[in-house]
Amino acid sequence: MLTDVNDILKKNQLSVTDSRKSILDLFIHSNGALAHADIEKQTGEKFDRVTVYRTLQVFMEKGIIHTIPTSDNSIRYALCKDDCTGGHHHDNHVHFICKICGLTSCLDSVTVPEVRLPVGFRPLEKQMIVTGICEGCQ
Amino acid sequence: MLTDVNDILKKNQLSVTDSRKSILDLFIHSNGALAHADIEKQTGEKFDRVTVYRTLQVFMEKGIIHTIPTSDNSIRYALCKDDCTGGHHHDNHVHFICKICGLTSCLDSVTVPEVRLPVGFRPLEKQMIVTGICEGCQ
DNA sequence: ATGCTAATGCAACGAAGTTGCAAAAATGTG
DNA sequence: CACATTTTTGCAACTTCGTTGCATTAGCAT
Ligand SMILES: [Mn+2]
Ligand SMILES: [Mn+2]
Ligand SMILES: [Zn+2]
Ligand SMILES: [Zn+2]
Repeated sequence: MLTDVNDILKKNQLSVTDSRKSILDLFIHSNGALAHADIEKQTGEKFDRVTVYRTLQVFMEKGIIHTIPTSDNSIRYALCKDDCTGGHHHDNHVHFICKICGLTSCLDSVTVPEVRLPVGFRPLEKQMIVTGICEGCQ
Repeated sequence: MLTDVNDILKKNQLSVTDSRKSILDLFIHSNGALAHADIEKQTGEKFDRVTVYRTLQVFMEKGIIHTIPTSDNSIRYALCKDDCTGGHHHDNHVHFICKICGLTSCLDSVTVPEVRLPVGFRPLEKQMIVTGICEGCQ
């Protein structure tokens, strides 16, 4: 897995800019998923809000990051595995959100289980979010 | 299951007002889950935005409705089963979102399956959202 | 019917997200 | 490296969404 931000950006045919390098670096060295606000803060408000929005959008399109929906309507973003490419994400892992500290983790080792749906419903993608208490907050 | 709006409101110790009656009625006679905007439109903009927000909030607190998180950051609301009371919801069913028409359904007959989490993660609630194509859109 | 309590509507505000456009930075070619 | 071309950025303006305080109105119990 590539960990050098320059290589990742080039591999995805993106020009290498300060904002993209900083934000991607943030994802790589971050423990859990990041909300938009986290990114603004953790980059020291060095970049415009709009730039952060556009960077996240471009990373999404290239399959570099994926979103995690939360019940409080605040989307978190996390790195994809290597095999996610533009448009098609293959992250079928469970997500965990800690009720205490808010840490949002990709449980890469836990795959979303299959379910049988009633007739008439054709499933395409499935997502599972578990809330509870994380290791650090026990 | 109570279907008369007056009875439901009284059972939950809520005063019976026009907005609460209309909005609750909307939920009872609606096929899928409703977004905030749907409610504003479908009540003919008869009530103030703020009233809709407060009504949904109060219905949530009383366990009359529950939320369904979506990846596009737009919360949907749907009726709870009878045994959901203030603070404690028991809707552990799968939710289905149609990619074509957007219909969001509570699959009351499909329970969210169990998963084994890595050590350190203590689960409290779990949620599963399946996206795909609904009966009407096949 | 009357008084008390709770809910509503309005206005104002703040946060979040989008768009157009000019300035600045990145890329590739000689 | 210098240059022209393309892409990205930052700013300003704007829209949408959600929240709060307060005066008015409606619901409820006596
Ligand atoms: Mn993930
Ligand atoms: Mn439901
Ligand atoms: Zn925690
Ligand atoms: Zn459909």
